[in-house]
Amino acid sequence: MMFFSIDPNNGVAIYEQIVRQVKFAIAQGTLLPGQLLPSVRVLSQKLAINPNTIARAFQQLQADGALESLRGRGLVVCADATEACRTARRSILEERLRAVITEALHGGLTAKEIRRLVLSQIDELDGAVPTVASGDAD
Amino acid sequence: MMFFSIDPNNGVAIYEQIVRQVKFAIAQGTLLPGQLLPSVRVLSQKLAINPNTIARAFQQLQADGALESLRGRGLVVCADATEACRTARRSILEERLRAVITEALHGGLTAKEIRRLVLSQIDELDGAVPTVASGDAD
Amino acid sequence: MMFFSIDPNNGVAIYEQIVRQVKFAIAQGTLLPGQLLPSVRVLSQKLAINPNTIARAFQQLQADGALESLRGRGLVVCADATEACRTARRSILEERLRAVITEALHGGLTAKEIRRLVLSQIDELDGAVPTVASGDAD
Amino acid sequence: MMFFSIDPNNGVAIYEQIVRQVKFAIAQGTLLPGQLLPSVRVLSQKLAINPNTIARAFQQLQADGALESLRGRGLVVCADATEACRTARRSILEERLRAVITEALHGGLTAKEIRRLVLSQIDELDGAVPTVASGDAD
DNA sequence: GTGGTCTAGACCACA
DNA sequence: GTGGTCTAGACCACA
Repeated sequence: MMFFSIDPNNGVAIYEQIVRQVKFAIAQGTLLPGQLLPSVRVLSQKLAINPNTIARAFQQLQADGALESLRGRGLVVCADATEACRTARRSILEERLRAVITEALHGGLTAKEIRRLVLSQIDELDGAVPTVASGDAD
Repeated sequence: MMFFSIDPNNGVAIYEQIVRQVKFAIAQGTLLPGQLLPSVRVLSQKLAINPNTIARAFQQLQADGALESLRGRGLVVCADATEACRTARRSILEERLRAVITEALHGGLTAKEIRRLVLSQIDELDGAVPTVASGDAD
Repeated sequence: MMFFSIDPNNGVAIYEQIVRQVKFAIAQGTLLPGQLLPSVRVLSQKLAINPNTIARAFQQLQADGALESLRGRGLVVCADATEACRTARRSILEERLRAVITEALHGGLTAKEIRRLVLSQIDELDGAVPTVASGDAD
Repeated sequence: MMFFSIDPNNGVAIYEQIVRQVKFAIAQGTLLPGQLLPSVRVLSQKLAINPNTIARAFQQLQADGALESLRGRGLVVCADATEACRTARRSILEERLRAVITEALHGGLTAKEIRRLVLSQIDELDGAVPTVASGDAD
């Protein structure tokens, strides 16, 4: 199973966090083309999040071409999703980074100060966060 | 005049964007203690944002001890706001950076890849963004 | 249900009256930690006050650490709010009493006269005012 | 000259504080019938308050029958004002006391607790506040 | 002119 | 259903 971590208070809407994390899981191969996703009900219970919210994320993922519905069976990763999600992942991260860095520069920090801040954050977080989620039970 | 750039669709509430940008301006000395802020009405017109939204940001800034009200005259930067806003700025940026980096690590990027991404973004953006707003239009 | 009495013309802002009365209710245990508050819409209708005004009071109460939001469900009393609200209640009342007594002394009344006035008012009002609101209508 | 103490943040409007304090001064004989009040300009400067606000208080005092205008000379205390202001003073104070005590009872304090609170406040404030203002220069 | 408060009504994410 | 945010427009005290 994939690895989800939802933070209800980080500004990003919950359904959007799910969308991104599914795309990221596809991008890194944790979810492979053709693979069946856990049902709305199961995921809802697992994440302690309302099923409507999960369903909305899944709709978005279908609209984005990452998932497709197999009638009666559920949602599977699209055949060509891996590459697309890699691209999506990169642009999502770039956009967010750009926003923070812009805000920092705009707020009077120098490039040097920002670099220092970022590098110390990366060091701090790397190792603390599992980089690949591998078969974490269901 | 101060430098504001509001994006109504970036997920952060407009009033919150204003709060942050005012704090950042105080942190970097663009707004000095005792200095009068542009009035709610003026700012409202300039940013094309409803006066109530501006007022809400200003109330928040008063609650946070960054601004104080001079009856009938307007709002001024508190005497001791500069240092507090520097601290606030740092923790706001750290928190946002932490979120993005965590998301990236979680999404399967290595610390090295993230580092590369960040450094290239900084290089790209630095120079393009004015670090101090000095008499920018109007 | 809690007991509210709002007077739109008593000088104190409506939202501030709500803030105080909620804190008082928490202080005296009419509202217990974890308990769900009546919704903005319900309270708005009950008190014949605009929902935004209620919402503003609730936001203030959250900022003050008395309430916290359960997404999509409503607002509940914080676990540690009771004691804090007791303290808040005392200082609110002390401040108001101080103001009246100062005004009275300033206006030429002696301490003795004020004492007499206060004691007779207390006697008069005590008994007329329910000290604990228990299931009052609706 | 009479003794004024204005607190811009005590909830009562400034002009209303002035109205009350003039009435109180008349009630206690600090201002006698026929006596000329300081001009708007003088008072404005003395209290560091905008002349409009003073003027508004004086209008109110005329409407209430406490002051009358002597064309070309200024405002004087009405002949029959002393007694009326005594009555007004008592009812103003009673009303404010009633409000605080009601709020306290409503908030779950017992009559006994309130009595204790009030008496300690009176003791604390009596002596600290000049009860009669006597010729405090111009 | 200034900010502070209130109403009325809309749209959004979430349960 | 829940709260959170935003717009539009009114009235008030004060300078």
